[in-house]
Amino acid sequence: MTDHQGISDLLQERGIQPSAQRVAIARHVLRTDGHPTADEVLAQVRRSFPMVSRATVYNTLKLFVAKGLLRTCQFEGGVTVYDANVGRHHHFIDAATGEIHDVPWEALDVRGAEELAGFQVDSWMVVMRGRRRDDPGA
Amino acid sequence: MTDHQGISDLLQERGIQPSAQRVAIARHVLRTDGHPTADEVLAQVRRSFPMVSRATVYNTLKLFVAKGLLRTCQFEGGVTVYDANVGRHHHFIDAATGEIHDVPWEALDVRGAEELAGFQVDSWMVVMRGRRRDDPGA
DNA sequence: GTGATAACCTAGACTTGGTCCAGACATGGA
DNA sequence: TCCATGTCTGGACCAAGTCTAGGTTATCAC
Ligand SMILES: [Mn+2]
Ligand SMILES: [Mn+2]
Ligand SMILES: [Zn+2]
Ligand SMILES: [Zn+2]
Repeated sequence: MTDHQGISDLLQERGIQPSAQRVAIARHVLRTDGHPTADEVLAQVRRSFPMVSRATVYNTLKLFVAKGLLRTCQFEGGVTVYDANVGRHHHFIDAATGEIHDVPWEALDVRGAEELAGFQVDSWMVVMRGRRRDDPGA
Repeated sequence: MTDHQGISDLLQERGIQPSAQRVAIARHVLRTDGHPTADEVLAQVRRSFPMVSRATVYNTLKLFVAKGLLRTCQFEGGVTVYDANVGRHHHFIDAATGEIHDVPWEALDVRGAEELAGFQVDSWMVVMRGRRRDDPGA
């Protein structure tokens, strides 16, 4: 799924013309479990594809979102981040580093969201803040 | 609490010099249950105080946040909104209008956030998206 | 009251994340 | 091969937010 041919096929399945730029961007943004900003993706992609333009990165990320390969999130700093994890999940934000970590949907139990009076709730997410614990086993 | 004298006293209690500009800003941002942006506050305040500068509004909102009178939130559009409700609560975002509505803390039951493996969770909030239901009683 | 000092405010320049556009380049079908 | 369409590029542009230099206002000592 992360090799050049596999990425190209994946884009085509979603009706996206697999241009060289789009494949290069997809390689960086679809294979990470991080939450990079557009400019971080641009910097990363330029290391192997220096001529790519900023407009193309922004346009391509938008296209991937429209085609369901990515989603966007906004937590703090007024910056949009891209998330390759498009399934339901929650987020933990490390207040010390600003890092965003995914939290599995099953790790939490949210009750009452569906039957909220006055609102038709289509989706929800828990956003947690705190500090990552030093992993004692690592 | 919303008249000029009351606002002035409130600011002084928090160690904030109650200048005319600060009182005018406080009147608009502390008495609403909406979630206005800084530029919305600026526009609103200017109707009764035309000479107030953008820098003063931004600085004053930051000061109010530092003093615990306001909090900031970022949901979408890469814009910071200010929330006079500084207690624990959740948020519902109307996908059609972009409006942000407060949801009382007790309306939802979230379990598992405190004992999340690997993270020390200090706070959390549920962010819901959907549409506001037409209120049939109104 | 007068003057010194600190606090506060203003206008506008600046930064930055993001969009838009006009022209260049690539692709694919007739 | 030619044309139509799709894609990409660089740079101008926009909008939210910050910074700064200088002016105004409040506070306090005398
Ligand atoms: Mn950047
Ligand atoms: Mn911005
Ligand atoms: Zn995520
Ligand atoms: Zn709120």
